[in-house]
Amino acid sequence: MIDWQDNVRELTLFTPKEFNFNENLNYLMRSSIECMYVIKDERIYKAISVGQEDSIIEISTDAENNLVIRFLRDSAPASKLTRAAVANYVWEWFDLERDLMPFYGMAENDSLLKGAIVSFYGLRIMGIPDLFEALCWGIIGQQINLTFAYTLKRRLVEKFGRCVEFEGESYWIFPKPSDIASLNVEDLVGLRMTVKKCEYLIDVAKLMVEGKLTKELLLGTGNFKSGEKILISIRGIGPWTANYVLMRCLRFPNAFPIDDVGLHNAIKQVLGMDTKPTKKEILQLAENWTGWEAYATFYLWRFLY
DNA sequence: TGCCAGGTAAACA
DNA sequence: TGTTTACATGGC
Repeated sequence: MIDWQDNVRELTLFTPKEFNFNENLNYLMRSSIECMYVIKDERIYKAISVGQEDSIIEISTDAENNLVIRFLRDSAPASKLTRAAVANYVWEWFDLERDLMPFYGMAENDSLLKGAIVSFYGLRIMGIPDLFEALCWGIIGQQINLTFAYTLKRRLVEKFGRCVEFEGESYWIFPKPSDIASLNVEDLVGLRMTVKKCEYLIDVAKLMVEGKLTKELLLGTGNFKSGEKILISIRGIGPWTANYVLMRCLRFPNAFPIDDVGLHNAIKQVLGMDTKPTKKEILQLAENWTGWEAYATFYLWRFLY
């Protein structure tokens, strides 16, 4: 349950003890060409669209380590509905609902993770609360390096998303499924991703426009396996993308993108191996992660950037 | 320069 | 069920 205080122009999200804003900022700052938010002086700036209302928010921390959200730009205060939606968005984005104590309890006895939880204490899985954005990011990121993935995302957003200007800075709102569903492959190939990926993005957008793919459907009864099955049945979404989305958007802590090459490289680095681990070796190493595979993966990724 | 990149579908054994 | 290959482009 979201724990927050609404002061109209300013919202406070009360954070758990196992939360370190700077660790999360470090993750958010890993790319200099990220287009979905701006970070300046240890504060996050981002445009969020709720219904017809676009808000530009600033996220910082107070003396008690809580998150403070301020609404910039607007002359009139944001509506009550928007304030609640923004509070929910940020709550989800930082995964503040999660109790990390069991994860830390498990990880301190795990050879791979015990260093990670000391180095990155208070880090949470920074999410992608918007399902369409999460799916696009997953599909775009398949089989290309991360820097190029950020370039492709930026091209997609700048061509089909919406821009909100404020004090000389551009804030981008990710395209909605309806912005992409009516496109043809020819409209997307100019971004320089594979024809297949263009098809996948359009197909996913269509599914969402038709209401056949929603967060509610994937959350189901909280059953991870059913969500995974639904996602994998969609062309262009394999085990990696499905688990990636279940991890970053649906917030299943047991989602496990085991095919992730970044995870492989992180394990190789932490253990000082000469070659990347095999799937079998990873499964052995992950034996005790049950229920926390997503957090284990996310913490290990941090060694790479 | 050549290998690799936060994989997947489709073809084939 | 398991293995191989094309995909497209760019980063380093």
